[in-house]
Amino acid sequence: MSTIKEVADLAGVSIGTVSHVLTGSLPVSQQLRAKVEAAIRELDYHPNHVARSLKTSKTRTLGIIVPDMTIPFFPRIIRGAESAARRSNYSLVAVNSDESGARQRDLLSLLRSQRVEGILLVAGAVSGPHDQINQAMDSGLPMVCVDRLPEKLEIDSVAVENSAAAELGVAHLIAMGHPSIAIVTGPLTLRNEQERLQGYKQALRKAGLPAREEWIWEGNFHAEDVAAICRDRLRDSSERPSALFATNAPAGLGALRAFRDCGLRTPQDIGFVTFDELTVDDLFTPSVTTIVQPAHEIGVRAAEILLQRIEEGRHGKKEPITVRLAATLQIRDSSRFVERASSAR
Amino acid sequence: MSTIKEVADLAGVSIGTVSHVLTGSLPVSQQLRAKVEAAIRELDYHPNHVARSLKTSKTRTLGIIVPDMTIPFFPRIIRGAESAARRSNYSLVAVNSDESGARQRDLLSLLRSQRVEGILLVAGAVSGPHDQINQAMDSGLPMVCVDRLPEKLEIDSVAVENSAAAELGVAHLIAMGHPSIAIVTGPLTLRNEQERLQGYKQALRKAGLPAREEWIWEGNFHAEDVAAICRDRLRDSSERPSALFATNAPAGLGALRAFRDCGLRTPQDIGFVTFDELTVDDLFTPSVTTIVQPAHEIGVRAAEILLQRIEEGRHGKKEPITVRLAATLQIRDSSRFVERASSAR
DNA sequence: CTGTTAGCGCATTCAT
DNA sequence: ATGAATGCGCTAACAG
Repeated sequence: MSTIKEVADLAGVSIGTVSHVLTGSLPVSQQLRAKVEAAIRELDYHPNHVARSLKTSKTRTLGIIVPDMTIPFFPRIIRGAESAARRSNYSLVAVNSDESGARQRDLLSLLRSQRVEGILLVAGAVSGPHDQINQAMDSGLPMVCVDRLPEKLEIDSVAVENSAAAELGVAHLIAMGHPSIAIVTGPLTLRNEQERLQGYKQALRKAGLPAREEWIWEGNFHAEDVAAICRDRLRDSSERPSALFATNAPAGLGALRAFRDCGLRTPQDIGFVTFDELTVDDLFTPSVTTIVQPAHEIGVRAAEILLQRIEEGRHGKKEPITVRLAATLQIRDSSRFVERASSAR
Repeated sequence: MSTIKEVADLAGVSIGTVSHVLTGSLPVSQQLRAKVEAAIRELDYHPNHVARSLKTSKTRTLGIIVPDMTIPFFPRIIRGAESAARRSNYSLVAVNSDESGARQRDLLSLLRSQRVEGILLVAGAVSGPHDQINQAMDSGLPMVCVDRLPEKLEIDSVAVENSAAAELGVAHLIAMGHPSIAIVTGPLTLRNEQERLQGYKQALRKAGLPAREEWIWEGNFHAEDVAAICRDRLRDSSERPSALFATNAPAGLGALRAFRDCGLRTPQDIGFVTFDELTVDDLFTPSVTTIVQPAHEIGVRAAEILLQRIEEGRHGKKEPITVRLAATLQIRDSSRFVERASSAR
């Protein structure tokens, strides 16, 4: 790899001049500029960002930690954040925490060592104290929580309006005449999942329906586990709800697998609405009614807030910025109205 | 952010000693080590990788360029590469080229400026000369092509055994009694797609079936475009093939949408096999027979080769390493045997 | 074992 | 408008 010095030598100028044409920090005459540019091409010179960063103590890099980017929701967030970052000439490095608290700690530490200028965090499904997060914040590193919101943490955040979104889905099922609606969730240690559960209860309350404890099924983010839970609960036809609401994509997948395994058809045997799109929901037969989150937009907004905080520097640190975006309900077949023998109400 | 000097001062030792406990390059007495570690914790010190990299001219970072990580196939590759990298204490930065040649050039350039030590490249669907790639290689930067293989380029590569995989799928359709099988591909400028087409032809040839030009439908990587193409071709029932083979995930999605729009059911009206899993193929009703690529493994192997090349340094550069992994056929409903009125054979 | 020091490549004063 | 010199934080070579 050639250095700025080699470029300067080849162009017959000083390294200062090369630096000026590179960064545009000072005007350079047409003549020298042309020579320098020729030398750069000749040598296939690529400015060393490492050295530049050391000098300027700016890396123009953002980090984003997601639990697992093979879950389709996260890449969409990442791409949103990436494009917002690129607009401001930043790059984005994305890493996976595997839902592991330890790994998340290591990654936070790694990103700090790499001197990213800000971090977008989709927190893993861990509870407990957020020492690591607080430390990072205390050090003045801007950080924005995305989607998953750690409890009791004064921090900027961008997420969907969870409660309202869940309410939307459940109200729809109620409107379709379902008298008994169960909910299958992810880990209730996560605030999102709690809020979605709240939305579910809210919808029932508004409709004057009882919220029965035995219809709240706490699951996790593993489709197979959720499938097992649902199979277990759905087996007994006498105590089966008329519809099921899933609060996240893996849970939704698990529920669908359970339906298949139990020989249940939607919407005839059981109504179904799920959070998060599976990217191909429209192709399922029957197609799946889904609460669609604006994932790309979430990424964009989060990155924009982060960049704003970076620009502000250490002064602007007043109130946390809290953005809540609306989800939309994509109504498809799985929640269609079906004439029912009047069930227990 | 505190520096090594502050740690040294607080611990009452020299900065050299701190460096030694950090890197383990030289032994340090229990006493001083303890003091240093205390100071590190006290200051929440995070070694500056930027400075370290500048000094050692090693970033311990790999880059991977994919066309679009919202396509489920790519995150799986990335995670494979990430875990292989991590085993060797490297980090991985993943970026999207959007299938754009210009963007791919910029990213290659950016990664070089960031001094990544090696690059995994899933080339965009661009033809033309590979100046940029060659330049990077010439500069001594190790590079491994993944999945998409640029033509006429002597370079390490990891991909699936495309021809054999396609042959597997088509032979299966033939075995299920399909007399007339169409194929819908991505851009045939890509070697993969060509090879898959070859496999299709090979399977027909071995079965003594004719390869008819009008049953080779060249598409692209946009599901909607492919859907339009398929709708167009499938409309006329007299000239409709008895089965369709799709060579990539977006094409497969497009085909499924076209089936839906044309009111065709699989496997009764048309047999169907597609390349790449959609992550939820098993949930479709009917479920979709799929050629499953070992995406994670592809990522792992590619990263391992890259790391090996990095270790070799500039000497080892002999033959390109070419890894071709086998795909497997996941037989599901969409290709099930169906009694047919004998069609034109 | 521990301390001192040179220099990685660059942006940026400060002179000129 | 251009060039010379300084130092960002760290590792590694060397001296003690």
